[in-house]
Amino acid sequence: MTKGPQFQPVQPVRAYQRIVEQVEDALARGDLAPGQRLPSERELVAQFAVSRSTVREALRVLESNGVVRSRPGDPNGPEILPFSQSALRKQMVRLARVDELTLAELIGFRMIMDGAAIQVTSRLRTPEQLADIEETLVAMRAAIDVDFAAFSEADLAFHDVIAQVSRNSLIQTCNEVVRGVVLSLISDKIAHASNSRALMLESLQHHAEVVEAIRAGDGHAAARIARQNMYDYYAGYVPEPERETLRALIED
Amino acid sequence: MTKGPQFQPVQPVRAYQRIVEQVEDALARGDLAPGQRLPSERELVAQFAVSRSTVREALRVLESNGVVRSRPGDPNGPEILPFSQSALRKQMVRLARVDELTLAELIGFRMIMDGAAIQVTSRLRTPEQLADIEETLVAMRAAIDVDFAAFSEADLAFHDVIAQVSRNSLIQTCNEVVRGVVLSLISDKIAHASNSRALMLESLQHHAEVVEAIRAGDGHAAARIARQNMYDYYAGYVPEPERETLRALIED
DNA sequence: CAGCTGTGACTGGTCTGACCAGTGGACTAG
DNA sequence: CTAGTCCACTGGTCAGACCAGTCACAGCTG
Repeated sequence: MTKGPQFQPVQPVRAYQRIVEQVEDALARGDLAPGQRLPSERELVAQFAVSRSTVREALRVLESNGVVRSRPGDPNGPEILPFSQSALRKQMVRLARVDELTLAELIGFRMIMDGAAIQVTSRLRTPEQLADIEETLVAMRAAIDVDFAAFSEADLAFHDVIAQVSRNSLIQTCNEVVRGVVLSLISDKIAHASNSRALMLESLQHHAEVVEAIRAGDGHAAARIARQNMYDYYAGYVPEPERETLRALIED
Repeated sequence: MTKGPQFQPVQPVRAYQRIVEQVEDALARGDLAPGQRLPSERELVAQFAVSRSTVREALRVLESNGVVRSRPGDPNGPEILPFSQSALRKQMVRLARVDELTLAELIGFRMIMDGAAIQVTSRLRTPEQLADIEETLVAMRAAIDVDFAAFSEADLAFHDVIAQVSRNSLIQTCNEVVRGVVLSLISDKIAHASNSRALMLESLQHHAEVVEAIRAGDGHAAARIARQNMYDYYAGYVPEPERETLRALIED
């Protein structure tokens, strides 16, 4: 077996791709910053020396990736967007929807993420942040008397604050995405359950316990309680064989 | 203040967007599966009753999202791709490149994911799976004598087996993606470090410790060791102020 | 002078129709 | 039955056109 040069398979590079690359590179280099504007499509046609179709295909890709936004009639041209994690979120939702994730996997993931976020929070939180967290708890209590949607929103706020204090936006994004997917799978069952109010009260109690552990600064305990609570809350919807993997996440 | 109906701001829906939605919905419903083909562009023009430009813009978006792939001349039409985390990774790399994600966030995420996967693994692993894990450890040891790329690949295999045993493909995917991003950020520094071999040996030692804890079945200890090791391995690349959040992840 | 209004030069969204270089299956010659 | 040729059709790109919407500004009104 002769060892020749390592040739790579080469696929044709489309013109619109090179436009996308140029824009992304300019953005990475800092030549382009959020808030700035791209030239109009017709101007880009001249600069890139391609047809408008090609420019537009490139813009559609950039737009789909959350890099720019085009608005019809805007004389300033397409806008460079601030980097958000919306695109990342989109991919994760797609992953969750298409790649047939089981409920157990999603809930296990949440147990991990939320537990870790709470652990970090209980160690790094300032008194002000603790107050913020307790405030969301109050909001949750109040929302019980409205409806499940309101309660769910307050619950989201709670976990958002936690994730924010943990200073890790990746945790925040993942948590948010997975939470959304989980809810879309079972929120109906909860909202229409006859004991919906009881479930909300139970959840509230669980959150209060977590906050108590956070206040005490015991990260290990806070994480354990959070995972245990989430298990108690969701395990009923998970088929028995798969619960094992969730139980393995609960500290002894 | 009168309480009228809650009107939402409405923005125009572009034709190409509705095509994207239709395809993605069909995919989510299962009407379209990976490996299947989309009709040709000209056929889609007829089905959607729009122009080819519009169809093509939709295809570019789908292609950019990793949903389909078009090849010129292919009489079978665009191919529906199996989901891969490549699109997810692309988004993460983009976020990381513009410092929307700090290295600390990425490494913290890895510490969480990997720790959890190892915890589950140490509790659920069968003897055969333990053997598999130990086998990857042997491969890592052997790869040290090749080069850093080989070692990195063997390391990937190790964490892959772990994630697989943990029976959570979400962990697996996230781990893989984040690992890739982290490596793309600092692998150069490691590969070209004068003590590259020493770093690999240290990493190997760390992995061996983890495997030992897995063999003992002590999930808590295994997770703690894994996080500690990852901290030791990467913390040097993280600015001091941000290390605090990583330390908060290490059990006391 | 301030404020409103109408206008027109733009914008992006879509369409039509055309050409080209490739691909791959069918068809033919051996 | 195989090997080679060929052509219908693919996606990639281009040029030019029309439309509805937006925004800046000139000009009118008070």
